[in-house]
Parts: sequence; C-alpha cells; structure tokens
Amino acid sequence: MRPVQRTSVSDAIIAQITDLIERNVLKPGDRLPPERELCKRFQVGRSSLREALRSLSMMGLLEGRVGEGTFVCDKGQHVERALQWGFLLDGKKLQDLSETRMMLESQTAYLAAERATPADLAAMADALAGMAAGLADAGRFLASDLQFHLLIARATHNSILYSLLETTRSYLQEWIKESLAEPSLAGPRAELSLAEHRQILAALQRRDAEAAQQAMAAHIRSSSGDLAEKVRG
Amino acid sequence: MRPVQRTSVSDAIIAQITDLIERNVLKPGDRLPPERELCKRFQVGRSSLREALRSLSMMGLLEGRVGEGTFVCDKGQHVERALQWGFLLDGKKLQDLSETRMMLESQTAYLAAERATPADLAAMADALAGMAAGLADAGRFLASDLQFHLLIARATHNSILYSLLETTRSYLQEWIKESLAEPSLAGPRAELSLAEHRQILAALQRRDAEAAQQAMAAHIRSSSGDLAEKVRG
DNA sequence: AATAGCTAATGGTCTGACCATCGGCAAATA
DNA sequence: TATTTGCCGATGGTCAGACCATTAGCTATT
Repeated sequence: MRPVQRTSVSDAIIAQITDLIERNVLKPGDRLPPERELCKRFQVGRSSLREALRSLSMMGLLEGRVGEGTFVCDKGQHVERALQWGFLLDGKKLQDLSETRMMLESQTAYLAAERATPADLAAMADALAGMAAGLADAGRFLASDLQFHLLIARATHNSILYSLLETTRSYLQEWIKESLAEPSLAGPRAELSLAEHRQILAALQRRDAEAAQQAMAAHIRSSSGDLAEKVRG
Repeated sequence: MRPVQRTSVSDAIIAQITDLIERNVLKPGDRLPPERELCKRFQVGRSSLREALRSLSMMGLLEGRVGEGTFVCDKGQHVERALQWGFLLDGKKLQDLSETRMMLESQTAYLAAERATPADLAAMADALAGMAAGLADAGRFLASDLQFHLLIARATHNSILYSLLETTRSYLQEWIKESLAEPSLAGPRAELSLAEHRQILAALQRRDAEAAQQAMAAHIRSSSGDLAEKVRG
C-alpha cells in the first residue's frame, strides 16, 4: 500500500499549460482563449482556472491584460524570474553573497574574453566613457559602472550566468552605492576604479582570459574593502 | 503626466505576505490565519486572497494542508522549488546551466579545500564509501554521488554558493541520471567516476585548492560528455 | 485504556454576479 | 472626407456565497 496521490485541479491546469508552452504549441506572444472559454474546455470552475493562470503569471509565463486577454510571455525571462524569486529571502548573508559575486564576476570575465563580439566590446568601451564622463557625478558614474559589469556578463552569452550575476549585483548595489558615496573617498576611489576597469577592458580586447579574470578579481577585492568594513561595522 | 500605476489586489497581498516572511514576522512552520479570517483582515474577497496564496505556494513559500491550515515552508526549499520551473528549458539554456554548474563546482572545490573541517572531510569519505558500495546499484550510487558534491559545497560554509549549486544540480539531476543509466556505459563510467571522486577528496584532504579545483573540473568535463550529446541530440 | 463515531474548522472548488478597462464600430462633427 | 465622440461587447479582475473532502479533536461506547 502506498499513499494515494492527491491531485489538485489548479496543479493539473498548470501542468497542462506549461506542457503546451514547453512543446511550443503555445508560442510567446500567443493569446490564450478567454477564461470563461477555458473553463468550459478544462471542465473546471473559474476560480481554479484563475488560480492556475495567476500562478503562471507570477512565474513569468503568462501575462493578463484587462479587456484584451491572456498572453504567453517571452521565453527568455522564465528561468531568470524564477531565480530572482529563489533569492528573495536568503537574508543577510552579505559576506557570502559578496564572495559569490566575486567568483561570478571573475569567471564571467574569463568567459567574456573568449566570447565577446566586437559589438560587446564597443558597448563596454561606451560604458567606460560614461564612467569617465561621470567622475564628478556619483549617480552617473555608478550607473555606468553597473552597466559595464553587466555587459561583461552578457558577453559570455550565457543567460544563466548573466541572471545570476545580475541578481547578486542588484542585492549588493545598495551597499556598493553607499560605500562609493563616502565623500572623502569618492574622488580617489572613482579614479582607481576607472583605472581598474580600463585594465579589465584591455585584457578582454586582447582576448586574454586569464588576465581578465585576474584583473576583475583584483578590482572586486580593491573595491569591496569598504564593503567588508561596512558589513562588520 | 506619467502613466498611473495600476495595482492588483493579489499583488498587494503577495507583497505584504512576502514582506512578513522576509522580516521574519512569519517564521517557517508558522501557521497563517484561516483564509476567511485573512479575507476580513485584508478586506478582500476570498478569490483574490486565494490567488495570492496559490502563487506563493507555487513558489514554495507557503503550503496549504486541507483541514489544518496554511503554513510557511522551510526556508531551504525556496530556491529549489523556484528553480523547478525550468521545465521550459531549451538546449541552449541546458548548455548554459551545465556550464554554470561546472564553474560553481570547481570553485566550491577550491574554497572547500581551504575551509573544510575534519568533520566535513569525514562525511565526504563516507559518501565516497557509499558510492563504492553502490557500484552495482545505480540508485544508491547516484545518491551518494550527489551527496558528495553537496558536502563539498557545504564545506565552503557559504550558504549562497551552497544553494546555488544545489539548485543547479537538482535541475540537471534528471539528465545526469539518464546519462548514467545507459546500461552499456554504467559499469566503466561508474568506476571512472569513483576514481575521479577519490582524486578530488585526496586534494581536499591535503588542502590543495588548485588541485581540487582542477580535479573537479576534469570530473565534470568527463562526466558531462553524454550530457552534451543528449542536449544536441 | 482503546476505539469508533461525531462535529467543527479548514482548504479546495464551483457558480453567478458586478466592475473597470480595452478594442472596435457607428454616429456625430468639422 | 477626415476626425472625433460616444457607445457596446468582450475580457480580465474582484467579490460573495455555497458545497465538498479532509483533518483534528472531542465524546461516548466498548
């Protein structure tokens, strides 16, 4: 004797719809039949159907527009959305997160050196120019900084790696902002940071993966000094 | 003039509950008030409330038990549950995930070599013994294999890295299982895998981080050969 | 003391209704 | 004729009430 499987109506609907999307019967952008129509087809009440649709919307699979219908979202966002939810409650492990970030950043630098297209490199150069132009403007400087790092991650052409780095980075962003906002350190630190970024880009441009990895690791170490202090204090 | 923000009732409820869990007002294992009670507190209909609860359940934050109530799930399950929604994975994503996993595994091996306690190493030795004892039993072999890798991740004493590896691994587990289940390859592949694991453990025991990283990378490369074929095929 | 049966509470489901919004169409307007 | 205005149906979003299956805990019987 085994415990009997207790199935839920919503779960069954979710399974069916995800299956349809998976098998590409429902393509991104497609519109689903109206809810009342789906109720008749699935032979379920509208509550159960809506609970299923709502869950799928929350996972980033579907999107409901009032007066228009329910549509299948673009495929690229699915896993990334799930990853973000997973991270939501992991708490104050700032140190662990920082360590993970350093690992991700240096590894993405390594891969980016091997895979970056000329367009990728050009975009990075643009971001670097933005940093230089924003030496006096902390907000602009930080935005370009972030963009530069994300561009490196994107240049790996690995979507999982990219979303991981993006997520970790977004969680650390607040602290990074604060640490750079220290007025006494802002000037020299920004200059140093810019120089380090130039080294990274140079390594990427000559496709030197090892050097890129090292340069990135050095940059993170140097720029996370205050961060470490802040964590402990 | 700016586009006005259009809020949804369910989203507001979701935000409130996740916030409560985040701030640890609702602890894992806690029981929420009954749905009808929550309706009165939130001043919403039961449909909207249930859509919110259902979404949170789907993401692994809550769990509903008929006749008992709705409970907050254990924290560890969140990430895993969230990533389970990678059902919709194409070949490209699988490749990306595999690459990410390799990076995580080798990096955890590096850190584990520096940080593993004697207890950690002993547990790994146990897992290795389990693999040896399970050479004829694919199920047991795989279980010990998985445990070994997770023990390494745990030995880094970095919870973020651990959960990342756990999720990527669980996600790839099905494919790993299939590739090892090939009857023609099972015997020699298991033997080889066991030998590779012994090398990893040896490197960890003599605290040789570089060697551990290399051994792990080699192991993943060797064991993911079929996986890559499967992806393309 | 143990068991069987009862009751209330609870999550799961269904139904029907109402609302706000959107797209499209037709009438009114310039 | 071209543009605007107003209307109507369709649709997702929300609500209220009801019923069902299951569970826990109590009660009475054995």
